Amino acid sequence: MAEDVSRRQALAGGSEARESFHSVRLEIGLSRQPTIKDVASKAEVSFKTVSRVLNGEPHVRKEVRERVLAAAAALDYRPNIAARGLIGGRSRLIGFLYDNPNYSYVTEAEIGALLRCREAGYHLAVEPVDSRGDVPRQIEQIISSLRLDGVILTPPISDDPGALAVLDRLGVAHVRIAPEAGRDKGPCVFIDDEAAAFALTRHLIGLGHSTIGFVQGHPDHGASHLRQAGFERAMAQAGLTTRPAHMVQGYFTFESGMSAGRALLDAPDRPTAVFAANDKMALGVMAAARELGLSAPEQISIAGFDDTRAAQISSPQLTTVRQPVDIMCQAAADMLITLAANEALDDPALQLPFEIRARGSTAAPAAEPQSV
Amino acid sequence: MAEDVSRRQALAGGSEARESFHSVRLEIGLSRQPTIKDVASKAEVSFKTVSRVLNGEPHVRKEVRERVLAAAAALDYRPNIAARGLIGGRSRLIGFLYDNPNYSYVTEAEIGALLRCREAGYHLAVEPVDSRGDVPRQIEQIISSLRLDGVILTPPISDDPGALAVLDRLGVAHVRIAPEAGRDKGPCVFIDDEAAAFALTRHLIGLGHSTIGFVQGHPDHGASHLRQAGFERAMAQAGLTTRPAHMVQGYFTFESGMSAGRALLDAPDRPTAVFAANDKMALGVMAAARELGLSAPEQISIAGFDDTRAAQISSPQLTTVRQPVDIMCQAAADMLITLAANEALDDPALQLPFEIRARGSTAAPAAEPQSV
DNA sequence: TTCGAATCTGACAACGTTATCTGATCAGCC
DNA sequence: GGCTGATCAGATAACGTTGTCAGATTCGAA
Repeated sequence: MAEDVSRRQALAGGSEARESFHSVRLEIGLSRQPTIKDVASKAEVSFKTVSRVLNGEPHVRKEVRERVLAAAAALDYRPNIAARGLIGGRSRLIGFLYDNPNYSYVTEAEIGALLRCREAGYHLAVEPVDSRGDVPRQIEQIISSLRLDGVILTPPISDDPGALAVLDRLGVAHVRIAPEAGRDKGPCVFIDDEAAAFALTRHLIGLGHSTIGFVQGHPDHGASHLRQAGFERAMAQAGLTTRPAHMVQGYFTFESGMSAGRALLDAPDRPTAVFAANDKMALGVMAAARELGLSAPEQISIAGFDDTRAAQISSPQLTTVRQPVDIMCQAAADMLITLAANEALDDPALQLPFEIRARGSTAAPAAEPQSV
Repeated sequence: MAEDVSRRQALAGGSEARESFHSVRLEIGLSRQPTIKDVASKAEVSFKTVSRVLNGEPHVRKEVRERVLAAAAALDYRPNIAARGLIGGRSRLIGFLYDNPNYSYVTEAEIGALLRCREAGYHLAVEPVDSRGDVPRQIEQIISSLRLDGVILTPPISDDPGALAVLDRLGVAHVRIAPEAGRDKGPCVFIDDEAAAFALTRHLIGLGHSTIGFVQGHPDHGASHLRQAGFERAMAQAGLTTRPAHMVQGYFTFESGMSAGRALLDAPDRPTAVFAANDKMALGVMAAARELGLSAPEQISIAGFDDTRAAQISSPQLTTVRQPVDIMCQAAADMLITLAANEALDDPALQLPFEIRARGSTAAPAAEPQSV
């Protein structure tokens, strides 16, 4: 076959040969990607006109526009993202920056962002950032090598001042997910963590609990402090006191929740309920309870925060706060795409609603006050 | 400020104005990305020489090479990936294709691939593919819009014939993770699912179980069949029979595991152990057991497959098979990067070792035969 | 020295797209 | 019918890099 083609070239002369060679390739359906010029010659217009049509620019007659569109569809043309990125500076890539992949919301967050990106013809480059290292430097490397149009920052990077500074300096659009502070300083998406923790604590109090333990989240995450504040406000409002021994530091991991659970539950004055600042730690508390022979919810009520998948498949299922991480990141991607098109945002600080999910891990405390 | 600049341009003449404007920008340290030409002028060589140095090409004097390297480092130069992709066809992007983001291995897999990519200066574009839709078309869209250098296919896409066909047609390198068949037909990474299931079943038999239920995996996943085959071989080898009622269809989800668990355990002749083809279903079985008032491992032993994070944080912890998904994908990324450099692979079909993780969810059956 | 070969360096084209400018067409108006 | 402005289309130049080829330099040997 290659022989056949070269013979044709030898027979015909000069550019005519090239032309015919070219159309042969197209006829054969060679897997070369069609370019904008292929579309142009098929539609019998200049390639610039094709570009105009494809980018929705004005000043193209309806008839020509339709001819171009038909040609593009027939050739199954798709623009070369590299060439676009080279000229326009827009890469149509959005970065998804996260720190610890074990944070359970990461998968859900990623999916939300992914869906929205795909709808808009964007793609997602997932990039881990080690928040113990030099965050600004890592971010600068990622940005400058991929020329990202924008980045989504997940906790705890969303509260890293260096990260925000470098993004501002580079002029890269960014949306923060669930930042603790500075919600007026640039686009972000969040739920009201304080109010959510308040509501969940009210739920526990409403069940009849008065001695409630709290497992604090990772101190680097802004949400940790907000959740604790909500818990404390609900307790104070109900006239309940929180003993210092019932506030235990955790780090958003299962293991930290487990040791916190041991500390809280393996003591003479143990609480009748424990509220952990995320689901993983709540499951850790549950494991500790099981280890100590306490069954939930009969002897100990346990509540978490986030409503991750793990909360739904534990036994008993975990009472928790639903944080719509996927929708939050979908909104974040949306905002970035809007910004990339140089349009203004309706609302740069978007607050989404949470929901209390009361499940099997919480119940009224045992009628008899526990004596240990 | 814009006014100021235009005034300068108006005062000076033509290209000279442009030049001075340019150097002003550099002096100010504007955040424009340095290009290869900036490096060239700083090192006082042509930009082509810089390109040569940066790509490790020969024919550059050591002294010049060092000068260029120093200039590049001083300017913190990083090449524009779009321009590179445009000319070379190489995008330095690797696609990570998966179907259902709920498959628990996805996160782990992604991290493995990510780590290796970053080391090699590559990036990862994560792309979901709906395997109920037109898989080849979706893949073609992703490839042609991003010009990926290669793709990693996770189950069940790794067994989709259409996916492989389109990748071959487009000439895009691909590595399959855990394919069922065709391990000689192109690069892939896998563990011996059959042997692993065999070993885990032996473990259960070794504990004293003789009536063992099995929850089958999603029929579209090749691994499902291999795992079942391993289970059946171990049973047959031990002279044990498997009742049809003890083989239940599942779909790799928690819910399917739960209903399978109900079917298996809520019957007069229930097995003393259940082996589910993945961890999620095993946790579903565990939830069903709890629902029925059966405690694991005292009254029912439960085992899974994959050793996902959820297996480690359940109570009791799940006995399972460790499949090193992260390392598998790391290897896959490695293979793709090797292929992108036009080098040959040492071993296109890479088999990695598995490990049995015996944990709290399995134990010897109750001494007295269970009477229900 | 002088020549040839090896080594090094640079000018220029190319990749596929968008942006800018300039030219062509056409309708409406005097 | 000629002028004006609006609308449309195309030619050409970027974007930042790598590939090609030709020119310059160096070095060793005659």
